[in-house]
Amino acid sequence: MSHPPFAVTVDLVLMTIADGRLSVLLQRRSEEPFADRLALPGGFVGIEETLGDAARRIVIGKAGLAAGASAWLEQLYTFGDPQRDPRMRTVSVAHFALLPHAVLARAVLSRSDLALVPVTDLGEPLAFDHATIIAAAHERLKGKLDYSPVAFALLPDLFTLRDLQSVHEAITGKTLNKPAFRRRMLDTGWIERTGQRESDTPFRPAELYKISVQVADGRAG
Amino acid sequence: MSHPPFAVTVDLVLMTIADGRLSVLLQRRSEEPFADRLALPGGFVGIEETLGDAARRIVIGKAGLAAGASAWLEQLYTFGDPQRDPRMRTVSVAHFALLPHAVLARAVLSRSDLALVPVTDLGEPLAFDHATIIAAAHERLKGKLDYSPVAFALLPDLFTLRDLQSVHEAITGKTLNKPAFRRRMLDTGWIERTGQRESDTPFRPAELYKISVQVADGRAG
DNA sequence: GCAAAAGTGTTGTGATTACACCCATGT
DNA sequence: ACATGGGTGTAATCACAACACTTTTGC
Repeated sequence: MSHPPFAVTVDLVLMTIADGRLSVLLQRRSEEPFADRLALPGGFVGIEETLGDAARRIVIGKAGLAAGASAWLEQLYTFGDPQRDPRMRTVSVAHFALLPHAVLARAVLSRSDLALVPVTDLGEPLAFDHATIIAAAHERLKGKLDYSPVAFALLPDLFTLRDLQSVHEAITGKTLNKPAFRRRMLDTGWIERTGQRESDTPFRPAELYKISVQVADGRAG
Repeated sequence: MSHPPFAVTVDLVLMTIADGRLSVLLQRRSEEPFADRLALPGGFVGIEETLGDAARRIVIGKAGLAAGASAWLEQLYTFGDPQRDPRMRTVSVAHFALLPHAVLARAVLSRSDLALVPVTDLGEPLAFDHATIIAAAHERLKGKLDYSPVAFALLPDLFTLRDLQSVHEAITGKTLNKPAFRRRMLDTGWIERTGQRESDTPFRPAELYKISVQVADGRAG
């Protein structure tokens, strides 16, 4: 058993905010094992490919994301239980990715095997250990929310402070105090005023903000 | 390239406090590649073995730890760059483990190829990408220190508050205020008084504390 | 009694929250 | 003018740290 052969895959927890809830992109399987079950998008790692490149390839393929477009992408955890795939010994390096709703909504509309499902209410059993992976991704996201500019990956380039607060509330499941949240965000230095305002509101339009340059530069490409 | 074969290994960042510094157990390699370089202990994952079991096997083998003894063991990150091992395509699931100094000191004395080296001053280039892995382990440990009872794994069953403070200072590299640290620790509920006191001190002996049961139960076996 | 370190009480400061209020816009 | 949500000021609370002090032990 000096070095037994393994298959190495990446699985992706592609998340966004849909209808005010943190949701994950799932794909209905057409083949055994777990035919007809929902599963995370994923694939085998190429023999000359880094783990991160494999993950980016899946994001681009499934989300229809342009190759240069930015998203938050981060390695999550590696799942390697001998029983997790009945076909062969597979080690899956799970990643999580965050995208604005518009990008994933387009992908779901264009392909009938894709669905956006709230992470706290998956609705049915998933294939493999994918429910466990999603729970781990949600935990990690909650943990990073306060000390990392991770939430902005779920918003378009321009957003209001109310939008940002809704994202935080969707991820944590807690309602937040408006003035406190506003000041906390402004104090981080992560966002900048643009002077622009939203339009088509039946009431006073909120100011639009954008991510500060130094924060945007730190995001995964 | 449907599912190319990979070798899957675990590498272990086995850490302890030695001479007041956070240190890592390294092994001098006798074979190519990187012959004569220091490297992390590690090994191939068995075909019927979980990743955690493989990591525990390495800890027991290298640290001479009794199979039932407790240690902190946690998956860290997976390194899979195609160039990281010149022999073959290898994916390494890095783990970090924490042990009391007495355990690792015994291992180092019994085997001439092992060494305990301060993590912030490795002293020489390491094999593979192991210096990167150690840096990641140190970062993770620093990040968990305040919200997780991780530091107790580096101490014997009974310890003084001064011992605990020294551990925190060794990990973070910062000196801490004694009364503030003491109260912060007592407020966490992680530790309990024992009523016992240290002996053989040339001055007033400090009280010995132990980990609360519910915290100890949560530790990895 | 002295030295050395253990352990505690008190105060001050900064961060965060809660609440109340004012402001700007569309109808 | 009014309804609606955007945005701001003020006060209270909490966590944490700094400092000074008292206590206990060995010599």
